Amino acid sequence: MAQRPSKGARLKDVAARADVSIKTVSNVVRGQVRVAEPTRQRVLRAIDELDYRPHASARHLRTGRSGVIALAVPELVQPYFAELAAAVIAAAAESGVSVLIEDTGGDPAAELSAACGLSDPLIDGVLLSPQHLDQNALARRERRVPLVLLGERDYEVPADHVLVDSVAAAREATAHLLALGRRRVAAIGFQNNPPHATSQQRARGYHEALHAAAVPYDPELTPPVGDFSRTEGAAAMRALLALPEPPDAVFCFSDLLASGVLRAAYDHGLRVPQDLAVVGFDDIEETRFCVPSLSTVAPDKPQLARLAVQALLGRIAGDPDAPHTTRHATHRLVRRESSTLPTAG
Amino acid sequence: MAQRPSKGARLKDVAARADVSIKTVSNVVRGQVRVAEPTRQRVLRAIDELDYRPHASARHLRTGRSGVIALAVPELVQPYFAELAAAVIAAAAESGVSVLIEDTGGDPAAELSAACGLSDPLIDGVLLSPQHLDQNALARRERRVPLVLLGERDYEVPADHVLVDSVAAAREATAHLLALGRRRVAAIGFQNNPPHATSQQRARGYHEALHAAAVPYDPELTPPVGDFSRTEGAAAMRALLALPEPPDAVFCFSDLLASGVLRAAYDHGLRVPQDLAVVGFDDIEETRFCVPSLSTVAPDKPQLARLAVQALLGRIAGDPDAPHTTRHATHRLVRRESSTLPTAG
DNA sequence: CCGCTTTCTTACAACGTTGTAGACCGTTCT
DNA sequence: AGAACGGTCTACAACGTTGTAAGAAAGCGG
Repeated sequence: MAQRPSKGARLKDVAARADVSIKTVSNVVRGQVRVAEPTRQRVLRAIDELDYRPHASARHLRTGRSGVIALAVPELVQPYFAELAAAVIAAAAESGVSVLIEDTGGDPAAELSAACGLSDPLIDGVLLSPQHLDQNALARRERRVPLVLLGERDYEVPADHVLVDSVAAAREATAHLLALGRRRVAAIGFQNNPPHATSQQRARGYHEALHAAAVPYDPELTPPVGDFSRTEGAAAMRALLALPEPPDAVFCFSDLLASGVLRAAYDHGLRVPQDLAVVGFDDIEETRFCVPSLSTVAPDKPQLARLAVQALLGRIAGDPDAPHTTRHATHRLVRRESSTLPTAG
Repeated sequence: MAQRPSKGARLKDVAARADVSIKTVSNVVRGQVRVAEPTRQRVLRAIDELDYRPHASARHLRTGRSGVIALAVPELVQPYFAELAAAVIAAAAESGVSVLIEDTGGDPAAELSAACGLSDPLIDGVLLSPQHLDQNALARRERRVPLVLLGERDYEVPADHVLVDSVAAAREATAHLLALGRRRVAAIGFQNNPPHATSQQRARGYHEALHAAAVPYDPELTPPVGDFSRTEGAAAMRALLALPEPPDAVFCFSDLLASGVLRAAYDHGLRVPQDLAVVGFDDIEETRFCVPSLSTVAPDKPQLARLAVQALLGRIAGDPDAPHTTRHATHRLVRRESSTLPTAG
C-alpha cells in the first residue's frame, strides 16, 4: 500500500501488487511475450486497480520510439490545413500515435527545421506540408528523421510523398467549366517568382484542358498571385474584371482564392454563376455554405491523411534507406451552385 | 571521434569532445549553475560542432517536465478552434513549449479523458475547451493534471478559467443592432436541453440589451439550436423566416451560425443588411470575406491564448492546490457590411 | 607555508521502461 | 532415474538526463 502521493502508478507498483516481477508486468502490458493466463489475469487486475498507464517518456528513452509524430503546416488557420490536421490526428489516433502540430508560417527556415525533427528528438517522424521549402536545403539535411511530404512533388526531394493528382484534377475542373459552354475561362493561382509545384501542376492541368477543347490560351486570363489567400484571389479577380474582355468563368487553385473571387465579383455587381462560373480547389467546409455555394475539387482528405500516416509509420519501422515512394489520394469534382448554369448569352 | 551511426549527439559525446564531465555540459546547457567562462566556451563550441540537442524524454523522465502541453478542442475543423489552436501554438512556442492537439469531437468521455491527461503522462498540463463536459465527472477526476479551461465558467469546476466576458459582448452586439433602429432582433444560439454555459451567457447579454432598450422579449425570436454550426444556423433562420412577423436583425452566438443565416437569407431572397442585419461572434477569418462581410464580436485570441498558456505554466510550476483563478481576455465589436444600414422602412 | 573559504568540477544514483540472458519448474524422452 | 526440453518467469543493465554530495583547485589571511 506504499502509494506515492499524487503520482501515477509504475510497473514497480503493479508488480508489487500482483506479486510478480516488473518485467512480467511489462510483458503483460505490451502483449508481445507469452504470459500464463492466471498470472496475466492477476496482473491485469492490479493494473486496473492502480489505474496504471505506461510512462511514455521512459518507454521512449528505452526504445527510441515516442509515439509522437509532428505535422508541420504553413498555416493552421487556413481551413484546408485545419481540416487536413484533423484528418491526420484521426488517422494517427487509429494507430495509437499522437500528433504535435507545428505552424511554420510557410517560412523556409521553419520548414527546414521541422523537416529536421523540430528542436528535439521527441519526434518519431515528421509529416511536412511544405510551401516555400528549399529542396536543395532539404536534400542536404543531416539529421535523418523519417519524413513524409504532403503535397506536390518538387524535383527529386529525398522523401516519401503523398498527394492528389493535381494535373488531372485541374484538367477536370477546367473541362467542367468549358463543358458549360464558357470560353473565356480564367485561372487564378499561377505564380511567377518561385513557381511552387502545386501551382505548376494545376496550371498544367488547366492548359491540357484548354488544349483538349481547342480553346487558345490567353495569358491575360492567368493573373499571377503571391499566395493562395482570399486577398490575392480578390485582387486577381479585380485585375481580370479590368480587362477589355473579362472572363466568363474562373478556375481557382484553392477555395480561399475562390472565396476572394466571389467577394470581388459581388463587389463588382456580377452574378455567380450567371455572369461568372467559379470552381475552387480543396473542398473546405465553407464552400458548401458560400453564397452561392462553391463548386470545387475535393481531395479525399481522410484517405490522404491515412496514406501519409501509414507511409510515415512504415518509414519509421522500416529501412530508412528504402526507396522513396509516392502515393496518390483520390479526388472528385463537386458541382455546386457556382458552376451550374450554361453560358447565358 | 566515436560517433554512433545516424543518431543525435548526447551529453556524453559533447563532454568527451570538450574534455569535461557530462554534468558540466548539462550545467552549460541549462545555464542554471555557474560554469567558468573558458570552460563554458569550450563546451558551447563542442555543442555547436556536434549539433547537440537535449533528449526531451530523458529530461522528462528525470525532471518530470516534458515541455509538452495538450490542447483539447471539440472540433479542430471549426475555424474558431483552428484559429485558437494557432494562437495557442504561437503562445506556447514563446515559452518553449510544444502543443499536442486532441480533437474530442465534443464527446463528454473524450473531454474527460483529455482533462485527465490523455492516455499517458507525457503531458505537463492540459488546456481544455469543453463543450459537453460533465462538470461533476470533472470534479471527481483523480489524476490531477494541471488543467486550464478555455471558455465559459460552468458552476464550480475546480480549475483555472480563461474566457471573454460573453455577457458584455452579447449585450454590446445586441445593443448595436438596436441602435440601428431594428426592433425585431432575433438571437440564434439559445439551447434547450443541456444549456451550455456559453449559450446561457450570451443569452443573458441579449436579454440585458433588450431590457436596457425597453424592447420586450419575444420567445419566438430565439429558436433553439443543437450546436453552433452553419447547418443549425441556416435551419434556425428558416424557422424565423416562417414567422408571421420575421425579424429585421439577428445576433448569432457564433460566426458559423451567422454564416448559415446568410445562406438561408440568400435562399429566401432577403438582402443583408437592408432586410436583415446580422452580427456574429468569434471573428473567424472568413467573416471578412463573406458576402456581405459579417459584423462580429472579436475576442482577442492571441491574448486569450497567452493568458491560458501563462495560467497553465503557472499552475504547472506552482502550487497545485492554490486557489483557482479566472482571467478575462478582451473583445471588441467589429462592424462590417452585414450590420451597416439603419432600418429601411 | 598552513588551513580555510570560495569557486569550479566531478562521480554516482535515480527517473520508468524494456532487451538479454538465464533461472526455475514440470514434463517427456531415453 | 537422469537428461533434455518447453514454458514461465526473473535479475540486471542500459536508454540520456539531472540533483546531490563530495572532490579538486585556487585564492586568501594569518
